[in-house]
Amino acid sequence: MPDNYELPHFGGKLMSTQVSALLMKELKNGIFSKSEKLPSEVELAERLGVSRTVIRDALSDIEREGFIERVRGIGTVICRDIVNLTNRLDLKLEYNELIVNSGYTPYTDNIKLRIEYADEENAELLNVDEGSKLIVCEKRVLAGNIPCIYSIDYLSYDLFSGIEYTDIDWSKPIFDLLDKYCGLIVVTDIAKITATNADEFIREKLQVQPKQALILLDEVGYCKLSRPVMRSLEFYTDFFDFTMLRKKF
Amino acid sequence: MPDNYELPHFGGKLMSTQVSALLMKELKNGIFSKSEKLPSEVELAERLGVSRTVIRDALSDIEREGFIERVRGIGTVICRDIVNLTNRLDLKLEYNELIVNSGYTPYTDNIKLRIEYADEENAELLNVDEGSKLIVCEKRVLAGNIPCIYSIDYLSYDLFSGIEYTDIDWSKPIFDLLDKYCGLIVVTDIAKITATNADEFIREKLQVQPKQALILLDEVGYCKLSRPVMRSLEFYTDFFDFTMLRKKF
DNA sequence: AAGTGGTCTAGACCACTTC
DNA sequence: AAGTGGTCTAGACCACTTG
Repeated sequence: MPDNYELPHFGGKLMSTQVSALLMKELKNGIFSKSEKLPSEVELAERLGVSRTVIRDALSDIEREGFIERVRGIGTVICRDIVNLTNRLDLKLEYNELIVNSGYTPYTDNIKLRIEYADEENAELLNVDEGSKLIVCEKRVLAGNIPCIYSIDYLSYDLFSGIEYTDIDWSKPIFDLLDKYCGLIVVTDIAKITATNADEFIREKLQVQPKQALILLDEVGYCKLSRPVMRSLEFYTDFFDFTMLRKKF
Repeated sequence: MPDNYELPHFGGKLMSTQVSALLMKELKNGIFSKSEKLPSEVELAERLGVSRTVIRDALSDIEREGFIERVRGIGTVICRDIVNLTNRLDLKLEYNELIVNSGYTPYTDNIKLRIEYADEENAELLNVDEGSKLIVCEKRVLAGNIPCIYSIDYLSYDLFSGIEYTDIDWSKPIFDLLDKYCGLIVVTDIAKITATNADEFIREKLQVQPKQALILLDEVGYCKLSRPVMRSLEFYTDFFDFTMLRKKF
């Protein structure tokens, strides 16, 4: 790292956030892209003109996502295999991002919109009364012209009070719609993963080969304060490589 | 929390680790098992006689695993839905634990042990030379009398130098064997998840119903310093509920 | 205004690795 | 002995929520 390395500017954001973003950038493509270790915490602190605490907070963020490993007496070691991973199922929540990352353009078609009334399972998962109104949106997602996901979203009708739900463009990612129309940001997601052969309708829509099985993600999305706001069933073909980092802490 | 609450003892372990273990215990079954929030950081620090930093470190660990959420101006909110989850695929690496958690006794049978020579894929994944000797161990794992996993482990023969590998009891979890015979502790694991119908042999061993699909975890286990030491292919029936917490940070 | 968690500083000591 | 990351202290100020 050059002696004169400095933080670009202080645009109101947290220093530790800036530092971790900077370090990640340099890890992936920049001055540390060929390194085995990062400079010491004390050195980084001096170079960037912040306290060691700021550096440590930044490194903790990066470590939590698995990109570095900190070893006492040795230093901050870069985990190349992990930095180079794409499509981390444990980090990304949104499939359009995955499609773009894979070099394709995401499309949505076969949209089916309807009202249902919450059964016991959905009522409990979404924390609404049994029998209350739900908006159900089914759709097919394609990467370029390759069908890769069939998704069924369940949302409480009450979230969209004051908006005519049929006016909404449901081809957009559900996370974006919840944000735009309800001011709700999904930050956490409990996903149950199973393997399935699905029914004929879905297999046909996804053009699944006879012997091929599908991944089913049964997800509940939560906003801040553990508030469940959506459930979605997503059937994935083998188009994606779902990778997951599991760590003992 | 009672006024006289104190840390049980200081057995040489880190204070923040003790504090987080204590808090997790109280969250699950203890005095916070019915609470919506934890006491404030300052209060916890005073009650437990440590600095706020120690408390914050402990809370960070618990937050990273999704069990609490910290909200400025409000406090430390408990995520009940997450505390109550079992079988978190993103936290547990070892299936015997999952089986025990589900209330069954794990058994292993149909063990097949052999030597193979590394193909290109395994050579790259395990960071060994192509053609080098690998120990391959296939086995079936049961929960009680229910077959639920078929696993194929690949390990470099060189790891077991000085030990006759045929003398080892391969029914034990591979993590335990690596620890006991090689002094290697697997701390990280990159897992690729796919759905499969598997071949007839495996389907028969797992007594899979005709329409049922299987989850295949293709894992590479790493020790400290990004050292790959094992690859394993694990076929799971739907015996397990694989749950995963995904978080935006 | 009071209380909460979030960030940052400055400094200390410890455990571990390397030379 | 020197350098690394790990932990802990004490104190400060900030941003946000609640009464």
